[in-house]
Amino acid sequence: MSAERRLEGEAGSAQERLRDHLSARNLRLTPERLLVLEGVLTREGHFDAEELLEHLRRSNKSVSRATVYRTLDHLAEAGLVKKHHFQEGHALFEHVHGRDHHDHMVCDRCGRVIEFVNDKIEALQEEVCREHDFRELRHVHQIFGICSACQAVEKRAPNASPHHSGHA
Amino acid sequence: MSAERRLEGEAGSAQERLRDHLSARNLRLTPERLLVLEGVLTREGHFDAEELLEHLRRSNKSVSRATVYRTLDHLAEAGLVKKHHFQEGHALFEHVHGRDHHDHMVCDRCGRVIEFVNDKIEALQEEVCREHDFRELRHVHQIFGICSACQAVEKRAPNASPHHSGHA
DNA sequence: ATTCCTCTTGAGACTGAGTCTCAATTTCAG
DNA sequence: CTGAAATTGAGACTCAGTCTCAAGAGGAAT
Repeated sequence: MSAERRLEGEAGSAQERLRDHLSARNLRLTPERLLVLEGVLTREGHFDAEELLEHLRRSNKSVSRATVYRTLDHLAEAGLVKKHHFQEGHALFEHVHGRDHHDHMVCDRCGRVIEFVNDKIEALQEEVCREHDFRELRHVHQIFGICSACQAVEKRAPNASPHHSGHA
Repeated sequence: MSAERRLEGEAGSAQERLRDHLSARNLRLTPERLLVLEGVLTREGHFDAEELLEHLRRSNKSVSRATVYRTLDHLAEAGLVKKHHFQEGHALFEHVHGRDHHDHMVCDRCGRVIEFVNDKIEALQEEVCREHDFRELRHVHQIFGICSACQAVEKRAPNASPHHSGHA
């Protein structure tokens, strides 16, 4: 129940934020855009646009592919979601409204995404920017490799990677 | 002349390294793969696959698109090049053979790429991986923002950014 | 309510990077 | 020289994402 209420609260202020963002650009908060926002807020973790589209269709809240993509871009501009390019040819989104900043480790085998925060790294990063008189607007810090679960699998079956399709 | 010799030297050992990588997998160091390697080593900075393909065609060292892509992947696996996904739908490569590891700051205004290294960040990163029992294979650390030159320009002409096409 | 202007939508055509297929060719080992 | 295995290139294909454009709202002014 408290999770529900929290979600409602988030949805409320996320909606406000989206409305503000749109109206500042003479754009409208339409029913379709609200459906997309709602869909986004109920996703957990990282999801892609097609997955969201499919989810909306299954929930009888169908919105066209074009609208989903367009709205996701608005949401990203409004700072409600982040768009990641972990693998090539496949953007992943996560909603970040009301969430703290974090970076990512991504497993090359299974695609699992692990979030991490390290204040010292953040601080050093700022230092690097100061040294170069560079004004940071955002950063991407991703570590790619093999997660512990996949390492375990490899140990069990040493002639590994049935799906080692040789990319990234 | 010394630059030339250096390049030859690099090319030599890069070739060795590629041969080793390939032969360890029962693959062959073919003339086509050598052409791609040569093309890669003579590129400066960051380039994409199509650019390399075009360059090879113009130099009468034509190699098929498929071979270029396939070979770039081999080179990446052999640790001779790095594949970046700065923007979506567009991989960029840089050759890293004989170069030290570095990360990037990218100016949103002028596209300038500044390389940086920070050992403390690297160490902390390793620590994060250890904490999560994650085996790092590579990482991406990019800081996006405004370089000092562009900050100066902005100060002079405050109603800035003619090409602010609003994506990542 | 009506009008008008602008924004929005959806269907589907389109794009472009990258991959796959497969027959023909090359390479290497014996 | 021969056969097995790897390699190549042409072009078909895939797939995420974008674009187009006609039809459908929203809402401000009348």
